[in-house]
Amino acid sequence: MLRFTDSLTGDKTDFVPRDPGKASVYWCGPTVYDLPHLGHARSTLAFDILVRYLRWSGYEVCSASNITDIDDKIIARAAEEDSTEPELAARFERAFIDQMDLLNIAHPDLRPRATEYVEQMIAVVADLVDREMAYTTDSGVYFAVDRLPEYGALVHRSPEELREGAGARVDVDDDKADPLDFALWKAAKEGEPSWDSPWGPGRPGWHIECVAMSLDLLGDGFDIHGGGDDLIFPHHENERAEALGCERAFATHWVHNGMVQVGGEKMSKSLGNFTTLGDLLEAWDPRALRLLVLQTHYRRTMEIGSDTLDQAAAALGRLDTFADRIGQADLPPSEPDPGVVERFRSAMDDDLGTPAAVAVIFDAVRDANRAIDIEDETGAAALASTVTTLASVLGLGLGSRGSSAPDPEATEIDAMVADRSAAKAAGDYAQADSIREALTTRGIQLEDTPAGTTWRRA
RNA sequence: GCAUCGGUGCCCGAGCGGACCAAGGGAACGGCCUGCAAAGCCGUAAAGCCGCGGGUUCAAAUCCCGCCCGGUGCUCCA
Repeated sequence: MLRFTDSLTGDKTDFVPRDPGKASVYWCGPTVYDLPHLGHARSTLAFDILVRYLRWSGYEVCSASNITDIDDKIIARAAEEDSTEPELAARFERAFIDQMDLLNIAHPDLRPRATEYVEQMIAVVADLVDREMAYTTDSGVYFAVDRLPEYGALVHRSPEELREGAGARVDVDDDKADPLDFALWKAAKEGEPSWDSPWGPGRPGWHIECVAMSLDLLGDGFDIHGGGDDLIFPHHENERAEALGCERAFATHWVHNGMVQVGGEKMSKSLGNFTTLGDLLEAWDPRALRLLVLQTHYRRTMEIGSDTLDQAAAALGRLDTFADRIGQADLPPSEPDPGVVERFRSAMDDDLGTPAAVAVIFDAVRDANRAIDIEDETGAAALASTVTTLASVLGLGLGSRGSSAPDPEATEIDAMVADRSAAKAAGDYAQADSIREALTTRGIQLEDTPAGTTWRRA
């Protein structure tokens, strides 16, 4: 039985989908006003893994994740760069998708943009106004928090407690009846993009888009809503308020991933400052980041730094070496080992226990290597099949650098390897070692096997 | 201040009342294999009284109380 820690209740609860056998998942995507950062990667990886696992478990999944392409930051940034909002948003959306692709993150089934959903947002706002859950002022339309006694359930705070902190970071808008109230619709200011509405020209407030899109695309009472845990308040709390204010069933499971820490100057200095995801992906195999994320539970705050990435890369190297080894071992086709698969499944079923699931894979790797060593082909084949299957469930493709492109220096290296083999056969180890040394300094690692010598880039 | 998540070996990091499992990964050391390596396998580490102090229990890293430390949130940040 699959279960998740639900941010609303704070408990692990069984996943009970609205429609048996199906799963509807929505998670908050980026506001595209800048390059993707490590936090985007972690969060998106977390939900990629969730969706992959749901599918593998047999659920028919519909996933949706938004692109917020209009908001204050986009407007400000476009003005700074003397660009336009659509151009800026399109550029950073492209960067986001490209880098997620590098991370082998599957595209969500639906990727709605906020600007394409203004009409639906206006409908939600109008509904809230009709129900007197919202009121209008000169500066826009606001949600009336005091009309919803449940407000604060997701952050686990009462409205009174929340009021104490309200306004701590931003000036309280005088138009608001209550400091907790938040904008559903913002009246247009000079020079800002705007849309017509029953309340005059303006643009949507922040939280309204996700409500309009998730309910529209996935339907009332959809299954899972997620995002980074920094979104719990105010974003998700307010989304929930809007949906409940319309008396529409919202998400039944709330799943939030923990934040990424980049341990201050230590890493950025020694590594020439990677603060963006792009910098990281230039220096490390994207799969190393995925593995690192997998080795930490999704709810926990994690540190991403050059040392932990190096460790993950080394672990990944072990998996790749293994994949290459089984590729050369010419094993008979085989089904995965049911016992190992079951251990993997129970790890994942328990709130997506990817660290334990990865441990199951590494255990299988060791067992498979041992089986190969003792020439137990049947056992090795089953375990090898298990490893590649389970790794792919987690979105990890294994095998020599994952690259299919032929090495440009292959011919030359092959020739040197052949020379060395000849020298070895002749007993001229000094010559053989000198060739090997030459290759090593070029980053080529040789491996002598009973079947001959192979090489790979270290 | 309030809310919330956490403090486990050299490093990362599982664990959610009870099994000689404190997982798995990285690093280190020893052994096997190898002409020597690499890869792989086997093993080891006075390496932690699982942040500190109490408590509950036949039994606690795991539950409760207090304290210390860190992350995040407290209006637009995944």
